[in-house]
Amino acid sequence: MLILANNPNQNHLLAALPTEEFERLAAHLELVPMQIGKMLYEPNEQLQHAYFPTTCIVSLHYVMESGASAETAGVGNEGIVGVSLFMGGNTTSSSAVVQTAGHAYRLERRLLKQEFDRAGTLQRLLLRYTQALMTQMTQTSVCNRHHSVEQQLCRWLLLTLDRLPTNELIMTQELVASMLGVRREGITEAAGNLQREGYINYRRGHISVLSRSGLEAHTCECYAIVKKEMNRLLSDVQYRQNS
Amino acid sequence: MLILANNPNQNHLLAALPTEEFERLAAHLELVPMQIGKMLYEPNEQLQHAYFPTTCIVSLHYVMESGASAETAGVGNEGIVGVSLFMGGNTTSSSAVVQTAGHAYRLERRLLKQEFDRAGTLQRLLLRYTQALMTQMTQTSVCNRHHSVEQQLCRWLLLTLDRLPTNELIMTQELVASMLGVRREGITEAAGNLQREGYINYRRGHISVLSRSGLEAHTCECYAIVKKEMNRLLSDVQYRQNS
DNA sequence: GCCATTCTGTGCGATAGCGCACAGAGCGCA
DNA sequence: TGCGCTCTGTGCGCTATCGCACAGAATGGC
Repeated sequence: MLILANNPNQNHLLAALPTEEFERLAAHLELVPMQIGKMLYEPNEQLQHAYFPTTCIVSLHYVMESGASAETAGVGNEGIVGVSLFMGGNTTSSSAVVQTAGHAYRLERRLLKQEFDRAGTLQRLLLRYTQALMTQMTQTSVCNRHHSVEQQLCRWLLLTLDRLPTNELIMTQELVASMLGVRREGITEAAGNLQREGYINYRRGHISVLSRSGLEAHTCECYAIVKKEMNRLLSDVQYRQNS
Repeated sequence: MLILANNPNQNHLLAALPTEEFERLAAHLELVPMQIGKMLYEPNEQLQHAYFPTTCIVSLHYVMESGASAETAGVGNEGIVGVSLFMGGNTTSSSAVVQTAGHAYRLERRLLKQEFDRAGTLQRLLLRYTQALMTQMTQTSVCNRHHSVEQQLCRWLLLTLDRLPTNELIMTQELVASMLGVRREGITEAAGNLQREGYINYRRGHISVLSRSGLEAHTCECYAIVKKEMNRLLSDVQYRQNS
């Protein structure tokens, strides 16, 4: 069995570029290791690079004056971190932090903007992806308002799992709590319930999902909406042959 | 004193277009009255028009299976309703409803897309505006998670007020509650407190703001963040002389 | 000017989630 | 192998918000 080396095509957006566009960017894509907790940008800080995750997951979240925080969306190999670079704002009020360690390819801001302005496939993909991101934000917002911690945990686990090759997350309950913006004890309780039901299994810093369907049955509608929109918006993507 | 007739320049985005771009669109802009409660589009419905509000306010909100709902962002004369038309998705999972009666100019979807694809000022404005919209969504999400009903009410009143020429909202508590996704009684209580403090005054279906600064002092940081980002992203806009 | 309708005020018990405190367990490192 | 740190489990009182029920007030239409 072949262990795949790092490859830009592990990122869906890059993989969907036509050869010509891809080759213009390829030489400038820089593979970077993403350690957990690394902050890609702070609020109102001029971004220097966009990141195309391959094996890592990045959390877009907002930290309040009080120190409390909440995730508004996650980005994995389906997307890009740094949409404000091509949307025109260059900065955002939220920050981006690595939630699951792995790798990403980064691209200098000027080059991204340049290629975006050619109004080719990359532009089309990035705009569609941004809309999918807005759907995620919408659902996070609604979910925060109306759903229980347990439902939100299920949603979050499923979304995270969809971005990973394994069924195991390296993640403490404390960290999950800060993503969802709830108490750590709330996660202990909710995770305990899910474990008792046999849907997950966890130990110190590791969460394994045993039954996706169990989680799907326990979560709210929000997960399905996000998933569906993500598929719809990025489904007509043609992948290059990457032989 | 002159009563201003309806005019596309009352919408900031339209007012910021250079003459050439504006004139290409002007003939196709259709003034439409917007009655309160009118649904501009339902979830997953193909949008036919984009709307540029002049005197109305439109609420983007999500209605859940249970019937519960929550606003994720509002759009007034600073923006456009229907960003998914140029972002590429054409539909969204949320709906758009008129929250304050007034007028808007609408533009056929094909024409909007056409002008957007010219990659001129309109494109730049729309993308920046969309980023501001994302900031609104982010703050709504965080606010839902961490702030009290009273703080959220203050935020919502201020944001709404900023889009109106008067200091009076035509709005029942029931309606405000459905925007914030809370109980009507919660609004009664919060509004009662604000009235007792002398910041607002209300009667059946009308809310007058007496002291902006009072509300600003009672609201959370979310209001200022949204306001600041909106200004930043749309501040370098040059308005045409509209003589 | 009256009536029906809609909106607002209030009270009540129920409950989800919070904040804090502390105990115990697991893991990594020496 | 053992120590110490970090993570997880649990208990307890507190608060904000919910859900429901109903009364009273305001308004618009006739």
